[in-house]
Amino acid sequence: MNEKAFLIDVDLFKETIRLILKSEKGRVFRLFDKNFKPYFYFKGEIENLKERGVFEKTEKLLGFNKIDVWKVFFKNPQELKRERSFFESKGTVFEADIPFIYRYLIDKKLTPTGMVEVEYEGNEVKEIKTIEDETAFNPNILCFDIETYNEKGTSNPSKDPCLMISYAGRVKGKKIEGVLTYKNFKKDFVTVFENEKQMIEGFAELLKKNKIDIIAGYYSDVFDLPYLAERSKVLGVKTPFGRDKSKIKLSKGVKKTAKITGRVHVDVFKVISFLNAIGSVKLHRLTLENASTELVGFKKKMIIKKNIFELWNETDDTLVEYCLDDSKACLELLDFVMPLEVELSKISGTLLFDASRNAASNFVESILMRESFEKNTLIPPIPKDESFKERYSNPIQGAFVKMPNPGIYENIAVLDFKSLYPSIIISYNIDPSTLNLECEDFFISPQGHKFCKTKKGLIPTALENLVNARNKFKKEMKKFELETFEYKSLFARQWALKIIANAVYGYMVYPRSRFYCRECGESITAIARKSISEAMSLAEKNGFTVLYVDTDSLFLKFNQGEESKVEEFRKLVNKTLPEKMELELEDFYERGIFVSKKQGVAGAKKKYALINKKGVVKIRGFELVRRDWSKIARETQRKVLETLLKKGDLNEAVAEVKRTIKLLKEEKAELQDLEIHSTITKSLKNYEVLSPEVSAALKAEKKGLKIEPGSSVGFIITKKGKSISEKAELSEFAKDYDADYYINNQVLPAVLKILGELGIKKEDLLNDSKQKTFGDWN
DNA sequence: CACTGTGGCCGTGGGA
DNA sequence: TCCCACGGCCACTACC
Repeated sequence: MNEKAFLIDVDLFKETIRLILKSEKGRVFRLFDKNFKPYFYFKGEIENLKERGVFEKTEKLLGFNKIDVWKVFFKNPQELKRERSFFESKGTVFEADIPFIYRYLIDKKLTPTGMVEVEYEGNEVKEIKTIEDETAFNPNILCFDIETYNEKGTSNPSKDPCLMISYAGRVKGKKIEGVLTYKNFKKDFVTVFENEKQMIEGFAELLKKNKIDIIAGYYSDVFDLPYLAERSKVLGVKTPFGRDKSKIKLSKGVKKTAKITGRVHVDVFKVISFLNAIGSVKLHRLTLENASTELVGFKKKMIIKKNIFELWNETDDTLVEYCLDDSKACLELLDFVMPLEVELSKISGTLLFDASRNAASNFVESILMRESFEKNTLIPPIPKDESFKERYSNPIQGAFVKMPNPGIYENIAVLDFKSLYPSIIISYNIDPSTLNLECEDFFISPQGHKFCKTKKGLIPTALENLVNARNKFKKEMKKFELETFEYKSLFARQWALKIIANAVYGYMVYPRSRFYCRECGESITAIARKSISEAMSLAEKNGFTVLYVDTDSLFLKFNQGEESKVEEFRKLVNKTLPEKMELELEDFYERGIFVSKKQGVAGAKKKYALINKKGVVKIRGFELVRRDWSKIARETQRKVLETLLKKGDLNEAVAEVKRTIKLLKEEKAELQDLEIHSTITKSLKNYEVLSPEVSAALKAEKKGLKIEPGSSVGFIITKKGKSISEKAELSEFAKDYDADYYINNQVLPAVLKILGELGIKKEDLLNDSKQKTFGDWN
């Protein structure tokens, strides 16, 4: 049989490679590749080699040097692992630390979610190869969400039932959605089962009936699937979630994941937090509510979560509607990230399950491993603990930063070096293998490291491929309208390529990297520092005030109406740079606030806020969004920042703070705005220190409330007591509040983080007498 | 291996 | 006994 199909997933079944494939017509089938055996390379001599396994003599490259090695095959991954240390004692072992599934994907040049042509007999693969095909991967997808009984605060899966399971997805392009439960809700999207057990079985049947390829949830690695797994165990649910007879597989350890055999489980929360961490999206909070409103404009129904058990006991439909909305929100977000994840998976050759949980460095690693295989070069090992520690404790000198003079400024131009580190790596051929290589022509970095110019390194080659591919897609993308399928898929491709290209430098200096190169990293940052400092001097020579410089960005103050001079300056800088390097205009800003964090030992932190001509605000560094701060402190800080940005008026910002202080003093503040949230992580008696939240919780227990480890408490600092802990009471028991505490320990520290740097003193804010005016900052 | 960072508050111990 | 400095504890997310 010969067939074209999408490669959905690869896993191990009894030590054999198993492929999950989906034909163009939608038939899902499994194949095994029994002929593929694990191996490593070995340089050295051993007596009675033949008894140790199957050997092949072969030639590989170590950097640019050819070496003869043995390729040693094993029956299965376990045997390889067992034999490894023996071989290590007799010589050098290479590529023994590559996971078997990835060994397979690399050697067969397969890209997950891509199209393959496979020849097979029965369920055995004879031959398989990737083929170029533009047919879109169109999996059956389903997002789900569960609600659980939470009378005790937090739900405990061994006791508290799962109340309902909602789903929203697309099967063969058609929308499906609904809620499974076992209480008689009358909504037409609800399916009512006899009991919880049958509901969970019903959900498993739903996955099967709809042939779900991708199942997604929000925080489902940590909450929903582990919860369902535990409930299934407690209730004796037999129906499998997987495409074989298997149950949900939970990984142990710190990074929790949940696997369902034959389907790809995506935890959308993990994807969103990854995008937020690398700066691709900018979210203050990563709640499903915030992410869906901010990223896809979906406003979901809201309830107070701790009241879920009460809503369950009521008769109206609030809870089922809420539950369904969570799945719909998850689906919107999945649609937003899925094209990107598919591309990341394809480009890097990582399984979609892994791609959606990877850090950026994992993508780079995978690409460099594939590039090594392509070039017949040996893949470097994951570093041993000692070398990790050595690398870790010996960090390289970082970027150039010129701290700003704190203040409010007008007319700010922000200029960035386009992809600074990637362009340096490519321009100067920076790579562990070109470093100190015997070579005719070389480049010497400011640090004195020599890089060969004539023999192209593995990393610059791979990186240039990424950059070129991205430029091509970006160009092509412009031919299509914004909402078209073509535009969206090209956008996702270039986005994925950008993410990976930007992570290459980080991977070279990441202590656990296979391709770690200290000299390379040092040289890259040194060249970057040189480029940005030269641009800075040139800016000063051209009459601009350089407000702030960080890594690859310049913040210049220009004269009102002289935007064109900035443009002239930019062109001037670009003339001095190598071809691949370029200074770009990020934006012109009407006003900006800079706050210099104290010039401590460990690197200064970016702290600024800008507003452009369209009124779009860009804030970096001083957001106070932690929930262990009261709302009144957060809100006042936000208002101060907004007033400063929009009006540029320090006096008005001060007046804003004074209004809040007055409100607090007159005891007119709402208690809910004063609530501080915190989590009780362990049993109350195990605390060594009586912190405010613990003290409040203990008092509440005396009044008969039970506070279990893991529950979140809201407390208020009241008048009664001496220390802050004594004054703390859970919100439900608080009758008044300590105005001094909220003024001195909440509002003032929050606003002084900004105003303090602009010369405002605590006394200026506390003083209610006639306001003195504060100077103009320009 | 890893919340490898930051900052508030408690609790202790020394000095006045 | 009070005050202050300092060391150390603890939480910070997100799901219900």
